[in-house]
Amino acid sequence: MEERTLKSPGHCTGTDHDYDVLQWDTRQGCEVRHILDRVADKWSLLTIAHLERHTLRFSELHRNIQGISHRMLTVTLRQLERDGLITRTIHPVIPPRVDYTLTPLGTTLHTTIQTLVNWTEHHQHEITAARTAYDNRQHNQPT
Amino acid sequence: MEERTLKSPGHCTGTDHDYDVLQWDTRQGCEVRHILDRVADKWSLLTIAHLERHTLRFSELHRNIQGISHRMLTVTLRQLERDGLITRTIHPVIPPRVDYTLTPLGTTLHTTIQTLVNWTEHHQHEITAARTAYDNRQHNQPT
DNA sequence: CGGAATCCTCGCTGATACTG
DNA sequence: CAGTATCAGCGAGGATTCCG
Repeated sequence: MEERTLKSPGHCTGTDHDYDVLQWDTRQGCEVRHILDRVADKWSLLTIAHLERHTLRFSELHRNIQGISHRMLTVTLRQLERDGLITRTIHPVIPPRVDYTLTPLGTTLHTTIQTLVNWTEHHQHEITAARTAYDNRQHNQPT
Repeated sequence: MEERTLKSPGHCTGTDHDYDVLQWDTRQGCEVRHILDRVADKWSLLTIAHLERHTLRFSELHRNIQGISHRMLTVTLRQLERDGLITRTIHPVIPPRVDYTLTPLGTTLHTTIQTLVNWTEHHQHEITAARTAYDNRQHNQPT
């Protein structure tokens, strides 16, 4: 049973929406963690991006999101589908055809993500600079 | 040399801020990926949250972010420091004392993250519902 | 073509022990 | 107290193969 793969590894019983990042060690805010994990996942993000305004079939996604393995595309699509972020439409034809679309929810997520992307775009140079500075500092005591 | 741990596993030469999530397989937008990785990391996020408006020393963070190992706290702090998100201040006293603070950049990141957290908070029920629905659907053809 | 199951690697992380 | 280094265990993810 691969079913387990989709499920969260732990607890997360809390249905309260009493978010407090400071207590992620408890089960509060646990949802946030998982959403974040989904969103921050390379393939999830890429998939959502590609489905933005498009309906694509498995093979098209596989072709477009180059670098993704057959397996990971399947897994990713499953996760996103389970979370209600994308819709999976099976066309009962003989060469099987399955279409994937972003749900309204998925679209809003994409929009939200954009905020983070914008932040990054806006500050990438600062970060790059910080890294360079840090690295140079470290390189002073090698060997 | 543990130094490698901090560095990115791959390329990321692009300094252009021409973000196109659709081509993360190239080096464009690669930065976004890394920021996202940092941000989505359980401990990074927790650390940033705890440093929000506070200056804390290593032991305090270790105490507060309960569940984090000595090692991971060190690693996390290093990464965040390298990216210029936190500041590390060493007090040359005999029982060593090191303080960590969020940099202005780190603060803005924290704010941005909040957007995502808000989205999650706002849609968690939809997601939970979607998951439940999905899971029930699957449970119908067991064995 | 879309997907599921199996195998196998390898990077992340925690535990532990040692410096300054 | 703060930090580094080493080792071991676990699990995510890639490749491959078979099914519908």
